[in-house]
Amino acid sequence: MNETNDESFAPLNREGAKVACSNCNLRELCFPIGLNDDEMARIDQMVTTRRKVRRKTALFRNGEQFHALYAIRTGVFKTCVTAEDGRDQVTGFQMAGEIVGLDGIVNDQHTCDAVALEDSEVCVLPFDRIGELSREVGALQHHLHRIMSREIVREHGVMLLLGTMRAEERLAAFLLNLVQRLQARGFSRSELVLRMTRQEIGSYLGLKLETVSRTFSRFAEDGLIEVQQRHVRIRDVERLRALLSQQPGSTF
Amino acid sequence: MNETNDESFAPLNREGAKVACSNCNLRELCFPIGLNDDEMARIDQMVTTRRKVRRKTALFRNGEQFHALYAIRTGVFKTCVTAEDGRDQVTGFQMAGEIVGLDGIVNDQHTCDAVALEDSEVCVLPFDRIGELSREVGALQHHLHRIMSREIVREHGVMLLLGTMRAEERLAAFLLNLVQRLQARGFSRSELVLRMTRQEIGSYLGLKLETVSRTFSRFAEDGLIEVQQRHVRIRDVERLRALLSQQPGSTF
DNA sequence: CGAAAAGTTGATTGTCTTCAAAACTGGTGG
DNA sequence: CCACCAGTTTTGAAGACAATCAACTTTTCG
Repeated sequence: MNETNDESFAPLNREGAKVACSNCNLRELCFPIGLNDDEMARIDQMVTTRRKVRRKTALFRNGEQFHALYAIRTGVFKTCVTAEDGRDQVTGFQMAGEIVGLDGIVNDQHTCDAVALEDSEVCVLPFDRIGELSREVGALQHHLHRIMSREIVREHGVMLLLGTMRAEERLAAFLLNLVQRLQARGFSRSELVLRMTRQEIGSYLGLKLETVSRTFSRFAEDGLIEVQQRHVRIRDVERLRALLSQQPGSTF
Repeated sequence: MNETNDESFAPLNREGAKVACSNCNLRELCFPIGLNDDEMARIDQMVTTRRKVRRKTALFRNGEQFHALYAIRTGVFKTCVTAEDGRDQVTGFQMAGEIVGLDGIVNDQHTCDAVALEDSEVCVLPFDRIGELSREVGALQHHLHRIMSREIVREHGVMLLLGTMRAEERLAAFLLNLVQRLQARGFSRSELVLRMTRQEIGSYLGLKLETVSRTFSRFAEDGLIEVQQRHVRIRDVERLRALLSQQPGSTF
């Protein structure tokens, strides 16, 4: 997009623009609120570098050494795990203000790939610095714990989806989750542009791409949404929500 | 089992036996290794209470206030989440040395139920004490991060299972994971007693209980395992493992 | 512009679910 | 001790949903 000479392999930040969390409009998403000036300054000091990631390139890959978490500034990522036999599963789609890389902590090694779905930019949060700083700033410590806990809870939700829902319910849940997060970032609550393919949506939802496509078409026929490729407009949120609260076998 | 007057509502520890992590044979599982005496003593001080949980009763439930993590000393638990419409999903089975309660951190409120599958006992780890102590003991801080990260990675594996595997593969993965964890605790690597029902296994694996039962029977017919109710004996680990590395459509 | 990638749609197949009945288990009380 | 009951498990037959296979269209991008 607005990229000039971008070398996606040279991670470190250029661009004279100050890397400062204190000025960042995403700071409510990345960091705890109510920090004093001193604490904020120390966080600014921790986050010294940014990194641009081109569409379809990886921020990190399975097997790579872990040394930092990443806060997404702009763009969208997918994370996906791969089994020995090659099948893979998209474990999430992440957008501005969200943190990726938590999987790498346990063994100092990433266990999934994080791939940009559009040209993106992240803030690099060196993990040893986070450790040091959170020992001194209690609010940061707790915030880190909350971020990890939130990820665990999110994954519980995905497990519920994968374990109990039918195709229509899965796609409805997916769309509703997506617009909800977009709305929280100031975008429309009814219109969205999907940054991922049918295949990727299917992988996330445990469905084949044909099923995703068919389900989109059915939703459109039923007047729930309008679909034109990756542009989706939600026409009836209520009925979309209603799809979620229906048991498979319930007849009332 | 060896329970006398047990009131499962009165959580706090009785039993004169000292609650001391420094003596606990699970300490390699719960806590980082290589702590000095002083650090170990402080951890002992943090873990002052134990709690017995009777079979089929909850350690905590969705919606309850969060204030502690729990390290399982003896017994087995299941954790499960429930959707608004009532369906639920078992998100994991936990055994000695494993930690439950991480879901509660993000909103100071538990978001799932933890239910004992047999009479069990846990160590209560008050979360504010963990926070304080991990600010002073770096190894503890890192250990906590690793535990949370490990849970995230484990859930990635479950998502892969739910999203991509067929019934036989799911059950094979489940059994292999179970014996592996039991073996790490000194039990047989071929014989195990399931503490959960077919229904609960099915909920965890995204299958109906009939499918679980049928798949057990098929494994038995094929000579992979012997099944008698909840007693399972693994007769051919290799072929069981081989089930996992087969793509659905692969013909070689 | 042309090739490759992504998406749609139809027909058919396969796997798991649903519904149903029967057998087994473990605990309770007569 | 045995009968009984609820909960659990097994097994069969039929049905539903998503996967697969295939053809075709549309879009994207070098």
